[in-house]
Amino acid sequence: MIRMNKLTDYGVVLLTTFAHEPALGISARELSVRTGIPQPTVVKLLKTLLKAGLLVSQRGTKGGYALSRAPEEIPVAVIIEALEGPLAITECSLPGTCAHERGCPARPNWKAVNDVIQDALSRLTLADMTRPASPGATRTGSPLPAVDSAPRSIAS
Amino acid sequence: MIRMNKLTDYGVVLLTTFAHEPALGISARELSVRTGIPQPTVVKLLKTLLKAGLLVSQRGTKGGYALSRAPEEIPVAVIIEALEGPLAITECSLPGTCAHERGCPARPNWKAVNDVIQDALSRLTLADMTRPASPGATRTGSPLPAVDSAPRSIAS
DNA sequence: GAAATACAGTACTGGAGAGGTCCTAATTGA
DNA sequence: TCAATTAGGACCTCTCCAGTACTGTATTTC
Repeated sequence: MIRMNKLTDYGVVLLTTFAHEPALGISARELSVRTGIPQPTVVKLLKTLLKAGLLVSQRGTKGGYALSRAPEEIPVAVIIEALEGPLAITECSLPGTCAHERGCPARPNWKAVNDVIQDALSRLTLADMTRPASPGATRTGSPLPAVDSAPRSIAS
Repeated sequence: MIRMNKLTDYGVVLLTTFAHEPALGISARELSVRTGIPQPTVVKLLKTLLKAGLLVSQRGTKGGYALSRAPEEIPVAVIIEALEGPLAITECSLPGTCAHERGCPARPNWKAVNDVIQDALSRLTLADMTRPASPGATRTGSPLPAVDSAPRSIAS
């Protein structure tokens, strides 16, 4: 499957928790309680997200974490890249990593697929992820094409 | 990263080799020679693709494998699903696999992202993957958005 | 019919990396 | 000063991918 790490999934869950709670200063322990994710894992994820600039932190007794920007300003693509590195469906996107480059005619089209995914994830924001159920309402209109009809106008 | 297995990448390379050579009966050994992929791995992949119905096989001295359908009839989504299982960007697409379902508001939107990817991969066919460089020409018009600035001569 | 060739199926192994833990500073409020 | 919390590592463990090996079955050729 094209799957992402469980940690990335957890990371999104954490960020959506922040998005629901705009107040500054949620501690790692409280996040663990709310999400059910083990605290050491929460701590690890928060450090990663902090380093990526998605969170701000406050040390000390009343310390904690909070979003560095509004949820509307954080694309899902940025979140995933922060947690997993560059978005790529296959490794041969980077030159030299594929031993079969010589006879591989599939490469440019893999890149095309990558771009579609990148585009979809760039237009979906954390705010969209926190909305309960309707995938239609987003800030820029309709960032995700209606799936039932052919969304062949994914302008980039 | 959102990445797929190396074996899936290999599988696509094998299938594109078939697509270039419509003649029936390419042996595993010959495929190994042509693609540079180790023969045992080739054999393993061919068995998987055969079981998925993407290939037909012929035993015996002059035996070998061939595509069961025309390359235009094989969506990339089917290939990937054959090699890796159901297309899903995260595991919680299947109910019961996520321990945090209760407090996870991100789920419906993950599904939306999944659908976009699924859709993109469903409209790209094996025939499209075999085309040398221009991602514009496809059988149903323009299934993938023009990656106009993309094919900057990755040929090696 | 026998031998050679190639597919069919299963089981096994090594290694990389994800997932998770632990420990020791540094910082802040009471 | 003490407790609570983040900062930043090093480290461990276990899963699963990737590759290998072996035995059996089918088909062609001589």
